[in-house]
Amino acid sequence: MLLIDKLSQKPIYEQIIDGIERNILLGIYPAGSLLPSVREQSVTLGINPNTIQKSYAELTRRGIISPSPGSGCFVSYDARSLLCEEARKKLPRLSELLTELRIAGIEQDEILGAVASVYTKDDLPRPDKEVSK
Amino acid sequence: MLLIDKLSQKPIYEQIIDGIERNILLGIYPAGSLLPSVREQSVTLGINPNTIQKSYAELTRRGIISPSPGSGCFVSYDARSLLCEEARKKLPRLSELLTELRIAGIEQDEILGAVASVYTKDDLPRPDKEVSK
DNA sequence: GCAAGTGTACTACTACACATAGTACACTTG
DNA sequence: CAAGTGTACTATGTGTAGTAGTACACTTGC
Repeated sequence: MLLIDKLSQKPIYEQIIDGIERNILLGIYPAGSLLPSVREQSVTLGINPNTIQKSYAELTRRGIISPSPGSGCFVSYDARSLLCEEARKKLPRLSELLTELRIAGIEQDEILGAVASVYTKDDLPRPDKEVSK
Repeated sequence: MLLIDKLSQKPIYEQIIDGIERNILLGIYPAGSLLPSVREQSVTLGINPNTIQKSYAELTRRGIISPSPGSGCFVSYDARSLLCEEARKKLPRLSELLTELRIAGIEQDEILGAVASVYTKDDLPRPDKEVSK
């Protein structure tokens, strides 16, 4: 079950993509597993089927999931490596944000504290087991 | 002179706001100084006057600049403190981004390297002098 | 005083993204 | 064969971004 905030500035279809990606990385949707169908998600989340379909189409285009007409959408076996690769491309944005914070006078120690805080949390499920079909 | 990328996904009026804020923080636009007029910016940047005006109106609303009809727009004397305050509100977004990167398997050391890299650069003008009118 | 330049406030229009609504078709499963 | 699946298509409504043009009040400088 994904959490969708209809009042967010972020488009619903992007929230759905982010939620599925996160669940894949956390192992909640293991490689090879079957995603809820477009129509099922539509009912569960109370969102128009076309919006769900847009999310699934984008994930399909990027190779994260593989549709099988008649059966449903399966999580690709290389979904996690694709997602890790994409995450790495966000590093420049991290640098931009850090530069902005530095110019505004925020000290390095405060940044290091935030980093330590995130990397100290251990409430993340550890998804190290691969799931075979 | 601001740099505007018309092909960016970021709205032009936001790019103008960001550029002016950055120049204020860097001391290029000191407190009390006069900004280029709406019409002048329009010609310089090749952008519609209404787009410039939208940026100036937003900066005025936030107290960053103070318009003086007939004279122009002046940088507020507490502009820098306002901007620093606003930058501090971006720290939660830093945590979100870091969480995303961690889930994707990026190690803490790599993050710390990026932080050090940004905070080591010394090509930033140091705007410690106040400019009196 | 007056012209020029300034900020500001409108209206109107185009273009695009987001989301919804409804329909239709091909495919696979049981 | 029926049900469920992904997919494609058109249409509509809403909101934002940007452009275009006009108008008004104010200040500055001659």
